[in-house]
Amino acid sequence: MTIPLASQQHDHSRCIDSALTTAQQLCAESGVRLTQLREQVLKIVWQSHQPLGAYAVMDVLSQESTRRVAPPTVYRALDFLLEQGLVHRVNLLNAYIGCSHPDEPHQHNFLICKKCDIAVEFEAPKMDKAICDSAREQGFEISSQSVEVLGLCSNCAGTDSGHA
Amino acid sequence: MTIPLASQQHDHSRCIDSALTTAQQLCAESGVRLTQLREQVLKIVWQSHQPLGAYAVMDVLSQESTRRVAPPTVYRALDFLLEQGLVHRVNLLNAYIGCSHPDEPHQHNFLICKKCDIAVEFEAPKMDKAICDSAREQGFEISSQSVEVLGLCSNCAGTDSGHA
DNA sequence: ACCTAGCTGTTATATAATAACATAACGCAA
DNA sequence: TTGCGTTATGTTATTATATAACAGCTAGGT
Repeated sequence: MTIPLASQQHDHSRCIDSALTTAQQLCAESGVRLTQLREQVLKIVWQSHQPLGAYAVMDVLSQESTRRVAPPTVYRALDFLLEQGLVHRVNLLNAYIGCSHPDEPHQHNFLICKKCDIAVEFEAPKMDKAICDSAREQGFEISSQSVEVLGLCSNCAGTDSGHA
Repeated sequence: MTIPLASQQHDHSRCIDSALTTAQQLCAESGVRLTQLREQVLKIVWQSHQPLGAYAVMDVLSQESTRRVAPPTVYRALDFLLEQGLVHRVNLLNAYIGCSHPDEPHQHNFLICKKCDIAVEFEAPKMDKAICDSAREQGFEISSQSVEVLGLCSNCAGTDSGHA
């Protein structure tokens, strides 16, 4: 069994730093502008391994900026980050989370703990293949997929009170 | 290749009738009440193979009822139907769709066409197994899963204009 | 310096969902 | 059949999520 980093005690500032550095590189390569605002939003989203709602991002942004921030500001930044593959939108929660490996193409697959709210990206080639096969079988042409699994992470499953 | 019924020309009134009959049976077996309102909502959700938003359901309901219908009325009926497994909620769209086989236990797996909006449930045992394996590998205890694949159905993939 | 494209600000509103409380209907038992 | 408790529905208000439409700003190229 391999416990994901996100569920362990770890120096999270490294996660943030790494995410920002990678984002800067990728944006430079793609010739798109990672503006101050966008970087700030990315940093906020990365404050934890728990998906954050757009309005929560907005609140943090408001606090950091002293000036009032309106929804479109946040959504535009999030849309940009989504397009660049730097964040994911967790549909199950209407919330946003930093992408763990934006530098390599991959799917949208998450294990979401309903107790501690941590969401972990995972890879499963066999699963991807099974999805592709099923789709092809029906003549369906995939453009994106999203696997969201709700349950209890290894930390929370161990403890007795397995309720949200 | 097997094109799903939902994507073919078909007598849709049969889908509706069948869904209602099955729902009545299942509710009778479970000892829960499929009231007139709940049945009406189920019927509305089944009007097409496209997921329908709660407010769209509400609008139809309002028109059918002459009296004004408020959100909680719709959401309560939908919640009931969700609990009974008679409808699914498509997270990707915040929308609701009738369940194709509420009589047998199954996962939440959909192929969603971004052009014609039709959503088709699919089964893929290998996929389910791969998800279980991945979860177990990380010590994650699954309580529910949702696979939502966006793309083009066989009808729409054929046509040139593959955009929404 | 000017122009343009893209980014951000601002106001208003659409869409999705729930809280809290009031009323109605149903089903059982005395 | 009357009364009572449970469940379902009605009603009002509010919270959460997201977008439309337009105004103004700013960075970079010429």
